[in-house]
Amino acid sequence: MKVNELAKRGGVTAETVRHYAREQLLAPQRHPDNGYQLFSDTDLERLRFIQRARKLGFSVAEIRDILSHADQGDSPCPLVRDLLTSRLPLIRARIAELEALAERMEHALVSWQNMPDGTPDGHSVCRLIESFPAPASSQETP
Amino acid sequence: MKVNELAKRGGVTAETVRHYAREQLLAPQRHPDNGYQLFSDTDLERLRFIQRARKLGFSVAEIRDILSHADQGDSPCPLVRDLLTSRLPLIRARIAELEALAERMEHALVSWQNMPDGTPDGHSVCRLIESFPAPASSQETP
DNA sequence: CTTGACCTGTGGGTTACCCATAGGTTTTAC
DNA sequence: GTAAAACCTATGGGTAACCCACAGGTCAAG
Repeated sequence: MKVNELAKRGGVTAETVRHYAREQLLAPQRHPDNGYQLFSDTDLERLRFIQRARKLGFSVAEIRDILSHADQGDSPCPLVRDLLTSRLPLIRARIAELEALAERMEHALVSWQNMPDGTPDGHSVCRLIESFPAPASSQETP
Repeated sequence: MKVNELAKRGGVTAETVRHYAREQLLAPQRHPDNGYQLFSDTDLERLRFIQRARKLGFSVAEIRDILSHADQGDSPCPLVRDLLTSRLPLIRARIAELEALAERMEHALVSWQNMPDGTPDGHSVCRLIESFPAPASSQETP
């Protein structure tokens, strides 16, 4: 089957299929005449495997590693366990970070309800934002 | 002051300062002889403003808008309120997404505790991952 | 006067794709 | 039989907010 058919059967876009092929997660054969990528049913299974792994938070690079282990006959399962175990605390930390952000945002909105907007005057850009504590030294990601 | 001094006083890296200057959030003067960027105390205040805004989840592009409003004498406060109000539900959604991911990961690890690793055999890459529900696809094999 | 610390701009990398383009191929319709 | 529609290809650029390497200019101190 060609790119579009695999994409439809796998429930992804054709671009995603091409992306996985570029990234070596799929290794389709090539039609000798026109160079089209030809996928097998095994590739479809592989694509569904990739979908499951993505849903468990594995990156494309990690899935490439997992698949190449398997392709060489080695069980990727220990790798899979390790990756998940080490990633979970990072996810938890990210959640905590975002919850702190949401709280800052809510606190801001509440405490701004009684504040006038004010016009910038060279000393103040926006009293709303300026009324908030300055970060000490660290960064944040939204 | 030059890049490094502003960066130290603001608690960010020199690269971040240069980034903000490239992105028009800071508009330093230039030393006529050597082209070095020269920052004033106002730029330091501006940098601290940026830090606060980043901590509230505003993007660099949004902060550029906020600052340019203020630079033109318009109050950016309504914009600021709107941005925060519309972003908050997205953050909440992201948190829910990550919590669902964390739950999938934890569930996976728990249910894998009694599963053997298994060797890949052409039909199975990794039974661990394969034991998980596939994401919805447009069509299953009939 | 030579280190070493600092400055400059440019260009590439990060993630997992999406999109535009230009051009070749296959399928469908008339 | 052919023309249009639909699909294929590779390439390169975009996303967010920086980080890093590099080559080369500038400057304070020993």
